[in-house]
Amino acid sequence: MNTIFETKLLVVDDEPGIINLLKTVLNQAGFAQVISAENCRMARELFASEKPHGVILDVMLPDGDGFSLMQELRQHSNVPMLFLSARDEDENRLLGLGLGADDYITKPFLPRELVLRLSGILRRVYQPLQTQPLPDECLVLGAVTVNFKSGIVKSGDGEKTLTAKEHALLKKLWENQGNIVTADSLCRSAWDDDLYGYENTLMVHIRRLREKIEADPSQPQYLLTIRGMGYKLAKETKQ
Amino acid sequence: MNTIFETKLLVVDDEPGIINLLKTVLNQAGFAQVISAENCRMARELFASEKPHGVILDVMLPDGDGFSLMQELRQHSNVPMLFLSARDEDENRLLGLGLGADDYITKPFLPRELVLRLSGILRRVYQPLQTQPLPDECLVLGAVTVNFKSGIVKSGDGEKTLTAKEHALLKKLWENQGNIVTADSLCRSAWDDDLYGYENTLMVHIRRLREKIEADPSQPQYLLTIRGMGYKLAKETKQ
DNA sequence: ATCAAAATTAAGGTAAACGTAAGGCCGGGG
DNA sequence: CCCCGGCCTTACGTTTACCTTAATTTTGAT
Repeated sequence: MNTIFETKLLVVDDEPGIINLLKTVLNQAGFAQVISAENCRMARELFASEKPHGVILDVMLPDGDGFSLMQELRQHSNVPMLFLSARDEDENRLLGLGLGADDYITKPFLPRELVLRLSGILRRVYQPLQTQPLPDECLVLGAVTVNFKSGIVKSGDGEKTLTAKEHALLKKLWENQGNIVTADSLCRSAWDDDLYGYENTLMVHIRRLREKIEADPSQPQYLLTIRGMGYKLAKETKQ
Repeated sequence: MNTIFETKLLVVDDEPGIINLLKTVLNQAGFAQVISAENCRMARELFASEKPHGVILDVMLPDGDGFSLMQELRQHSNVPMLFLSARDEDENRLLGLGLGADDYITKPFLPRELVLRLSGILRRVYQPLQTQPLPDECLVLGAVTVNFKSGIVKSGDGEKTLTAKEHALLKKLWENQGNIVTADSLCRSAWDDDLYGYENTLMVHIRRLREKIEADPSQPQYLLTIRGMGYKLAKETKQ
């Protein structure tokens, strides 16, 4: 996921160290704004005035406990809330989750894990299930796949990018997959003028294409030469 | 929360004891249908045919690992998935969550906690949050985040503001992230008239954009040139 | 009217992609 | 068996699409 939400998060904890750690970690991860409260009273006020998109709260607070606070906030809002606590007894976790917490993380915690868990929850809450983009249609040739939209050829040993000519030629072949395409036809789809001297130029480009899509360019499995006729992109053999 | 969804859940685990325990627990909790698979192959088949509303899977499976399976299923579906594992090493949790798991629960687990966590996730997924103002969607490129609404680019060393043209260009690229966008198409989305002299003007704006979003504008990591075709905003590489 | 910020124009530089040529291979027909 | 034509392969020279910087013009705010 490349896109995230620029969220305003309320952190409720009375340890300045934790507050600072969270601010650093969340800012680094791209969560823009972190506001903090060190007790229940401040948390209530900030929650009402700032309307944060999520809350992270400690279970033990100087003027009350996090459980009651969560219960109270939950009555007014359905935003993601998660507990951060040094107490990892079973009953506490069950109580916290039972009150509607989205997670219950025990201290000490891995900063990266907190970020992953939090962004997972935020994604679920703010990015509905339907909006997933459809994957691009790809050409699959054994162990390599070609994405024409991105121009990327993926294989076991990395990614390569197609050049303009390679892209045009392979696309033409793909559109006629399984059928023979004459050299002349290929040339007309990759070059706009009727320049001669093609014969060899085309071969060089075919060779370069083979270097990107074939395991062994000298023993082509997919981009085949049909002597005296042209080239053919073989269809995938069923399993 | 009193409401629960009548869901169809797929459990993937090779220990019959766990399967039975989960079936009992989940049925008791009101999750209507639990189907089970004991290996990756069965899981794939059942996932495709039954289209479950959620998946619980073990990390260690007889014919493969749960991580790969999750990665594969995630490409086709966005339903809730969570790991169940006897291995609670930090790296495994991070890996699992990084692959898009909604939770990572370690064995032995409290049945009630599993139910609470699962129903929390299902609630988030199938009961979207209507009443909350949505936070701004942001583009994340490594250490840099771009908020299109505010036009602000944040990085480690401060904030920069996008100009109108930069904003238009980056937005177009963002909308086609991962795909090649032709220079012509970019120009049409940033300029309304058919003015000529584009070629170079565009390049200068691309350069300025790179100065704001790239660590080293001369060695772009994200805003890439595809020679002879156009430009491409690379998708974040999933480590 | 004035000034700063943004957009555009211009011009020299560079390397990736392309084209060219030349020698080699290989199968088919004589 | 040999020869020939079609295709392969490699290296190398060239082109041109793109980069970069800086100067100039336009825009817009005050």
